[in-house]
Amino acid sequence: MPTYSSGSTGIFFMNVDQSLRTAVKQAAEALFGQPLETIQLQPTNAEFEGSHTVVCFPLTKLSRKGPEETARLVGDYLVQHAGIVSKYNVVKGFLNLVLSDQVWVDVLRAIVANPHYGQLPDNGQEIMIEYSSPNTNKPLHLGHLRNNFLGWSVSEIYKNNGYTVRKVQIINDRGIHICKSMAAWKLYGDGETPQSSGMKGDHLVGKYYVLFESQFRKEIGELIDKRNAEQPFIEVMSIFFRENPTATNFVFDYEGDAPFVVERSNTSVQYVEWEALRKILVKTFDDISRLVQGKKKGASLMYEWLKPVLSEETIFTKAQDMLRKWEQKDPDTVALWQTMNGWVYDGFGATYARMGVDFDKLYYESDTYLLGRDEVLRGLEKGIFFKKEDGSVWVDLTADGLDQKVLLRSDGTSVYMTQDIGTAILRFRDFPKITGQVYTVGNEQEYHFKVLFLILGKLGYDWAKRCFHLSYGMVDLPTGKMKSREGTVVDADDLMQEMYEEAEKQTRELGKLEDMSGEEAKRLFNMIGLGALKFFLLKVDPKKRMLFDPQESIQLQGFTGPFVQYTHARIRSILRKADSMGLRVSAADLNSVIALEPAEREALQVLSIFETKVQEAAREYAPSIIANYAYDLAKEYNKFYQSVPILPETDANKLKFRIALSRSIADAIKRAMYMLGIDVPERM
RNA sequence: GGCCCGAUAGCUCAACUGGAUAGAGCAUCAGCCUUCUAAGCUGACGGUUCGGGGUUCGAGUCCCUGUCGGGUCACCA
Repeated sequence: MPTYSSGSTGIFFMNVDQSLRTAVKQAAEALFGQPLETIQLQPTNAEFEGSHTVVCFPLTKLSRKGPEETARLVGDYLVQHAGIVSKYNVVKGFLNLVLSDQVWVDVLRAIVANPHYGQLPDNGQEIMIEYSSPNTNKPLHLGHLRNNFLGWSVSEIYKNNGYTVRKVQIINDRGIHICKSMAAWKLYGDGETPQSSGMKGDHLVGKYYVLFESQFRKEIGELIDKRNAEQPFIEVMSIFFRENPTATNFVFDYEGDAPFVVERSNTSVQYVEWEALRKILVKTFDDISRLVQGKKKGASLMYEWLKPVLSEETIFTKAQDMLRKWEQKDPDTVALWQTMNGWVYDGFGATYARMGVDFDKLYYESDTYLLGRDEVLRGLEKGIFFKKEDGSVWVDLTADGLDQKVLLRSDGTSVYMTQDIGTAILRFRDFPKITGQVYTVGNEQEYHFKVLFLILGKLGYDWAKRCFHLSYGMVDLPTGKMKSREGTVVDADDLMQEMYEEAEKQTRELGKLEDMSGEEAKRLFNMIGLGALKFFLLKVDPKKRMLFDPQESIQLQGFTGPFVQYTHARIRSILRKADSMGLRVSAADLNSVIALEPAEREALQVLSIFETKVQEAAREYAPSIIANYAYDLAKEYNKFYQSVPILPETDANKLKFRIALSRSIADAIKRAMYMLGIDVPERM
C-alpha cells in the first residue's frame, strides 16, 4: 500500500506523482499478476475532471482487456486501496484521477513547512559553467546578452539542484582583433582616453575597431583602383572566356549581395560595371582567398589579379606587425595592449554590473595559449598528432568522421583550438573536484567543440566526455542577422538603457508611483526594464534561433517578465495587509478539512510541480522551462486572485489556506525568477 | 557540394521526449474596476503542425523522401 497518511504533519511525498506511481504499480501487480516497469502519468486535460491521468493503453497487454475496462479496474483499485484517490473517470484509455481536497491541503502544508521549497539538497557535485567570453576589441551586444543571461541562469538552476557551481569565462584578450584597435588608435587616436573623451572604455576601443575597418576598406579601394589602372580587370574576363570556351557568363556572388555578372556577349570594356565589382571586392577582400579555395571557375584568375594588392602595406599589415611585436614582448606594444585592454575591462565591468552577472574566476587567453601549445607538442611526441612538411601540426579526425584540423601554425604560433585545449586543462587543474564543464557558446561553433572534446579525449583526459557544449541559437533582428560590418548590431548598454526608460515611461503612464521615493522608483524601473529583457531572451528554448523584436521586447503585458513581477507585487500587497491584521499562517495551521475552489486546487497543482521543473530545467540546460513555469504559476494565481476573495473571507480555515497559498506562490515566483536573474518588486 | 540544425494560428513562442479535441502571448473583436493593484481576468476569432510516403492501438514528436530557411566546412576567433 502507498505510504501516504493523510493526518501526517511530517514529511511525505510533496510530489504526489511518486506515490501515485507506486500505487498504480501495486494495482497492476495485484490485478494482473505482473509487474509494470514504466507508468505513464500525465496532467489531466483541463476539460476533464481530475489532476492526474494514467495512460492505460500500455497496460492492456498485461490485463488482456480493452483499454477502458483496464482503466476502470485500476481506477476502482486505486479508490479502494490508495488513500489519495477520491474518485476517477475514464475517457477512452485515459484514467483521470481526482485527489481528495485533503491531499491538496497536505501538499500545501508540506510546502509551507519547507522554507527551501524549490531548492534541492546539496548533492556533493561540483560543475563549471563558462559563459560570456568576449573579445576585447568591442563592446558587448545583444548576442552577448543572450549568452550571459543563459550562462548565469543555468548556473543558478544547477545551484538550485544541489550542485556547487563555478562560473568562469575565457577572455580573448590577445590576437589580431585587439591589435586592429591598437593600430587605429596609434595612428589616429591622438592620445584619446576614456577620461579625455568621456566615453566608456569598451566603447572607445570599439570606436577604433570600427575606424580600423573603415580605414582599411578605404585603403583597399584605392589599391584596387591602382591595380585596375595597371591592368584593367576586363582583361581577366577576356582570359576567362578564352580559357572557358563553353562558359556563357562569369558570376561572382557573395552572401546575398547582388552578384557581379559578366555575360559572354558583353565582354567589351564599356559593359563591365566596374563600380559594382569594386564595391564587392572592397567588402569581401578578407574573404577572397578563402572563396578562391572553392571550386568556382575563374576565381583563381581573379585571385591572381588581386595578389599584388595583398602584399601592399595597409593598416591591416600594421596590425599584423603589432601582433608579431606583441608575441615578441615588445615593451611599447605590450604597454599599449595592457592600457587598451584595461579600458575595455573597466567598461565590461560596468556592463556586467548592470546586467547582474558575475564570475568566480576569469581566465585570459594570454595566460593559457602557451599551455595549450605545450600540450599539443606533447601530443605530437606521443604520436597523437602529426607534423606536415611546412612545420604545422595537425590532428587527424577522419576516423571519427571529421576532417584534419590544424593545431599549430607553420610558424609555431597558436590557433583558437590550441588555447582552448590549454584552458580546459588548466581549469581541471584549478578545480580538481569538478565533474564536468559546460561551455555556453553559440551554435556556430558546434564543430569546434566536437573537435575540441575529441582532442582532449585523445590526449588522455577522461573528463573530456563530461564536457558539454551548451549550444544556443543566434538572435536575429526583424531586419535580419546582426552584422558588425554593416553596423546592425544592438549594443548591450544602449539596449538596457532603453528598457529602463521604457519601463519608466509605462510606469508613469499607469500612475503607479504614488508615494514612492525617487530611489525606490529608480530601482523599480531598473527591475522592470531588465526583467522584461531577461525574460524575453530566456523564455525561448536556448537551442532555438530566436527573433528579437524591440517593439515586442518592451511589452509589459502578457507572457513577459513584468507580468510575473506584477503578480508577485500583488501577492505581497495582500500579505502586507494580512501581516498588519496579525494574520500569520504556519504549517501547523493547515490541518482542517476544507472544500477547495477549483482555482485554488489548480494553482496549488502548478505550485506542487516546481521542483520537478527545476530538475527538468537542469537536465535540459533550459532556463526557458523555468520562465514558462513562472508564467504558468503567475497566470494560475491571477485566476485564483480574480475569482476567489482572500482577505474578505470569513471562514478562518479558508482564510489561512488562501494566505498560505499566496505566500508560497509568491516565494516560488521569487525563487524561479531569481534563477533567471530577475528580481521581483514588493510593489509596482 | 559534404555534414549539422530548423520549419507549429497573421506574428512571436509552447506542447512533460509516442498519448485525449495541438496550447499561450501579441494583434483583432466583445465583456469585467464602490472585493484584496485592470501591467489583471473572462469570452470570440484564428491550424492540412512545410509537402509526400511509412512504422502502430495512437505521430507535431520516430524512419524514408522532397521543398524552403539557417549554420559550418580558415595556418580567423
